[in-house]
Amino acid sequence: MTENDKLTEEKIFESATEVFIEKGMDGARMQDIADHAGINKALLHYYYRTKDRLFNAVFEKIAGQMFKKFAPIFDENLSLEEKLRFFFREHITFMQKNPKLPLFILNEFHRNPGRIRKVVQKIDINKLWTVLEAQHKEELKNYNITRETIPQFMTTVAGMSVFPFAARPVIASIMEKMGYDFDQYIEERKEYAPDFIINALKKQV
Amino acid sequence: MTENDKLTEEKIFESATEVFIEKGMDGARMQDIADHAGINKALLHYYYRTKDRLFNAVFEKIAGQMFKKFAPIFDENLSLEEKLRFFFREHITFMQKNPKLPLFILNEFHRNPGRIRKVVQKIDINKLWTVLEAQHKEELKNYNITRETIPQFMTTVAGMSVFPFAARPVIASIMEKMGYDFDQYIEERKEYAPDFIINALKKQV
DNA sequence: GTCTATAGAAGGATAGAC
DNA sequence: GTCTATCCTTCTATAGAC
Repeated sequence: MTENDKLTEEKIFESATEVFIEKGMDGARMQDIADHAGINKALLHYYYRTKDRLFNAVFEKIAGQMFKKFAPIFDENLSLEEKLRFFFREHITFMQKNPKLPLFILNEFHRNPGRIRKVVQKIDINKLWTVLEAQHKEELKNYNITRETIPQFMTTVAGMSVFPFAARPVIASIMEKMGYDFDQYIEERKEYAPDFIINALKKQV
Repeated sequence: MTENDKLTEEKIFESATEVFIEKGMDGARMQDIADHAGINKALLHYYYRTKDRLFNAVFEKIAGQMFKKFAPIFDENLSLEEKLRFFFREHITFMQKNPKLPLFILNEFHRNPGRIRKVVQKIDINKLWTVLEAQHKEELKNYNITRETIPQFMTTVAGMSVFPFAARPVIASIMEKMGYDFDQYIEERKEYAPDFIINALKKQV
């Protein structure tokens, strides 16, 4: 019974996740989710009361997953270069398995900016710069990274990883026309991105 | 009369543009658009028959504007470095005036991949590499750009320009918490991005 | 060309039986 | 806990008067 409940609830949650990611909050239909889960519409309301609550449950989990991928960077005992390589490998691999998450998250953040606080609050952002400064004091001398350009640097890193997936439909379409393969392009990006960034940051001697 | 018609039609079109960009196709309501234009709902249908047609009209114009910004690059008689600087200055300035376009476009492309063909077809993509190769044959010898890495290079350029706007809600929220100003960050990016890329591409001698 | 009124369909939510 | 049936609101779209 309780075993069965869990199964139904999870089935609903998983179906909702898929449908919401594909169609977004506004485009998703409760009927779609019910069909997808192989159950009745009324059951959705039994477990989650409203569409809004169901969506929130889904969104918080997903957004959490996405941002967690940024965290280990600060705990690993690696050099700056190794951290960059580690990040792109892990983050891009995660998105290969969940290619539609980036656009979904960016989109729903835009639709409902209130959601951002919840997620951002959980991350100790100030730790970011502190750790960078403390753990890599010596290394930073060789790179063009300063307190002033941290936002530029961080968004460049994030963008090089996320943008190809957020813009996948366009990029894949253009590449197809030019004879490139999107999946291979993504695979290569795990190396290209950190190489590119490290090159850009190195101070010319 | 004909003068007035034009005005009404344009007013509808502009209102629709604003509402669609803000809420997306699924989230937008014909009533919102009518209210925004200060007219009656029925008039929308008189001019555009259906919500779908109205949306398509809006989308095609907007997507066109966005991609046009990439075109002049190939006609200008500039060095590769100058083209990069030119692109980031123009493209980012355009998005400063239309900060919500990028996410809107990426999103609707994802929802309706069929739209992509229409836009992509208009661009002579093969010309891209041909021009690059022809106009900058000598310069390319000094850069890490090959036929194989063109996709990596192009998407990196596009991403450095577009991503900050697509992810604006998150980025702005994080920056606020850290004491940075988003608008200033964007302004600085017009210089930072081309500097960064040129540095990354230069072959170490 | 512009309005009011309304048809008609769709979707979220609930009542009630099992 | 799960289903069927149904309510009620919302939204697109049209009919018809001015």
